[in-house]
Amino acid sequence: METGGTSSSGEGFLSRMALNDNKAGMEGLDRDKINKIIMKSSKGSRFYENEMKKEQQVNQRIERMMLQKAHITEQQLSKAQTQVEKMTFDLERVRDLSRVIVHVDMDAFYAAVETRDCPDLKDKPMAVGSMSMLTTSNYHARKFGVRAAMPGFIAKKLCPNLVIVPTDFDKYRAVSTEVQEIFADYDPHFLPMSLDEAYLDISEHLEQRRVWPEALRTHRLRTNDTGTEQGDGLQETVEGLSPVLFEDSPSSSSCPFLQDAPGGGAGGDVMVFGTCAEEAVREMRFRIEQKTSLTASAGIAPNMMLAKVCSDKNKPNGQYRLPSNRQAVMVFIQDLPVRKVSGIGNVTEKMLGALGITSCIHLGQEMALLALLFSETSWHHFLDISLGLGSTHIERDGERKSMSTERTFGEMVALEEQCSLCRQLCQDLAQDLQKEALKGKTVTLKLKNVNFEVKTRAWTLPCAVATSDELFAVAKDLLKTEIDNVSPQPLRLRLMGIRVSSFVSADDKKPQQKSIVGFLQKGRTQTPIQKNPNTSAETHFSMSALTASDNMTHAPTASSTEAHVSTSLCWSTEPGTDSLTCPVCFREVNTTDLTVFNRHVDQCLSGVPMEHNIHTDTELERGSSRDPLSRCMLDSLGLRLDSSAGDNKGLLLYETSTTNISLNAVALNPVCLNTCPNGGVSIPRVTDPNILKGSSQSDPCVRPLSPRGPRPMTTPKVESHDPREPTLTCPVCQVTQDTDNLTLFNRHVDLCLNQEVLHELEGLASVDCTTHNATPAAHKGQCFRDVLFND
DNA sequence: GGGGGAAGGACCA
DNA sequence: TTCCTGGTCCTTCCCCC
Repeated sequence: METGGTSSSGEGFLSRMALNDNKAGMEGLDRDKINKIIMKSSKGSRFYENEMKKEQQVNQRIERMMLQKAHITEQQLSKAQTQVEKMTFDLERVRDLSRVIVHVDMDAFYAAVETRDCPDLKDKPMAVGSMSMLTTSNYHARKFGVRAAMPGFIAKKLCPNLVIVPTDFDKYRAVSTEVQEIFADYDPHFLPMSLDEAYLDISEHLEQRRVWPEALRTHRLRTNDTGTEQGDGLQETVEGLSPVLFEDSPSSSSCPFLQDAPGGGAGGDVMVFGTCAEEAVREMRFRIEQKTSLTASAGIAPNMMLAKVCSDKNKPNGQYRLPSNRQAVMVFIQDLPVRKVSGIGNVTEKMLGALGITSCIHLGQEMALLALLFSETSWHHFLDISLGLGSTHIERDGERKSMSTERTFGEMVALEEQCSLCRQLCQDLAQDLQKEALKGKTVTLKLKNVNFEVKTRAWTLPCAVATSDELFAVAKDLLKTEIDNVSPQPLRLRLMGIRVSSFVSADDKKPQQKSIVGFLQKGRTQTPIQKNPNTSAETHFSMSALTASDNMTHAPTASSTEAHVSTSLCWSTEPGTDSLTCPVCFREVNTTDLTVFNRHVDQCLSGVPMEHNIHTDTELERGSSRDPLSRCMLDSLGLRLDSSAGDNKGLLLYETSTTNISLNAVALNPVCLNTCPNGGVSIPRVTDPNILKGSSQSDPCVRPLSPRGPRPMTTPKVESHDPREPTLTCPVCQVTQDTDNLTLFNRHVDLCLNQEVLHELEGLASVDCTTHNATPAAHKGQCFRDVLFND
């Protein structure tokens, strides 16, 4: 490929941005002309600058590799050669040529569907996508250098008459389903790679097909308009079926099936196909065309790697069979450019190119060198390619590894917007996870800034999560950390994404769901809450547990730690009890069935709305809801007790030491723990142990909830006032207070601000920083961060 | 030193 | 004026056991 090399022209030409004509229908283009237009359109853009940076990184990688190569001794090389030979021998011994693997690829799929549905597009250069990005182009457009993965605005410069049609995935999915129904007739275990591509192992089908009567291999033609059989002018009718995407299809300009179908295929209104692999595949493609009016190309080979290459050989609307014998495979591989092999992309091609390796035969020749320069995984892959080996076993339904959603947008700077987008993405992802009943332990935030630099930040929880709130609890912290990192500059984003991975399997789910006691108590035996009042008194909400996960080796932010609590909670039980007490509402649930009980706990947790007022009836009832201590603490935090509420709507978490009791965290919504505004309150220890109800007073593992320490006071204090003025006006609520006592007044401001904080936590609305001295915008941002993330 | 997590990147359709 | 999305796998680095 000419794209190899670094800066090939005096204009600072970027090879990675040059036309990639490694696609059917793009042979013999005026690359120089096309590349000039691409460069002119791109140069100077942020995208271009970033590509340049990436290109430099690749070049540095190549330089390091070449340096490494220069130090390789003859002895090392010969040792590696021995290793390669042994490996080759082993691989040859188990080479499997028995399977017949087919790779089917629909031709210019999205474009073909659109052309079929809008015949006006037939003779026009068209592409599917948007001005930002094209997903595919038809063959007329490819002649101008327009291809998939090219931004529409550049495509328009290459081909001003290009028609860009927006994508309609529902439509493509429907067509894909039709096609896949046909695949299933040849291999019920076929492997779809995308909407337009699949691998099939037709070995079994061919076995059966050998003895099939002709009737089973006979297919009727249908007319284009009515879908009924037609009896005259077979050629004419079929010609009318295909969308005209290809002027010079390798197979035929009209219908390949009529020309060379054995058995006198064109016998009127039916087509008869033979029993061999080529015939079976031809039949499959014929049926696809009859059913969808779209064409497909196919490759037939002894393994998946070769089948994939073969399907590209006679594209579009063609097929190619590679005979199942070693010699044929080796001849085929010899001149195959490495870039044609799936898995070798732009970077690998360039690195190999630097070593003088451009085709697969070179791979084999330089294998000892490659074994010394590349990782084991890489050179084993190269060795496979050089021997024409690939997977002969089509594995379907492999376990999904991750699920994600991401969105690209125009520059986004506002924290409010970023936060609300983050929440939206979490909601979307939670829905997707729910559809597949998946829960994962790792949540990853992906950010791309306006300079196209991509960052990913991941956090792994001890238990799997799936709900929107759980995801958001983690994601917002990761986002917060990134915002802090660039502060006081804003994060200028163009993409945000959320991914969940490390899924727990069905078997893993049970042990994952530790009892709340087991979860909250580090290193202790799980203790179920039972009906027995003596044992129920053992309930612990140990602060230590909030940071106690053994798995937590890193703790980037306080709230990441809090997110540990956002995992699904469940309870354990012991034989012999007939009811269990819910750790959230503290009501007895008349069941010993853990599934039923845990559903109750889940509902208790998930049904809790974010509220200003903490309804603490049960929690404090059990501990000290009527107790002056808790009232005092809550008052100090500006939280109101609402004892009229029947349900427990909040969770207070105490931290204790030998001298103090601190209320550090409040879970307005228990899946979203928050450190208390202003860092919580701390008071001297009281002697009544009931207040803390079994909290881990002597637990040596007690640690502050937040590794960053308590939240600093952000309340604006009024330092002085005009003594002639008997009143003061609160800077938060703007209400005049009937006092001139500064202590009392500041207490009011505290309370007021805490209400504001809670309000912000709920509604993500902006804060009116009327009390700050700096510019409103700057303080709004700062205040908003404080509010959102309890900084 | 091995295992596992985090971060980044290559590659694919 | 404008360069996607969703997924897998691999590599490198780092920490912990």
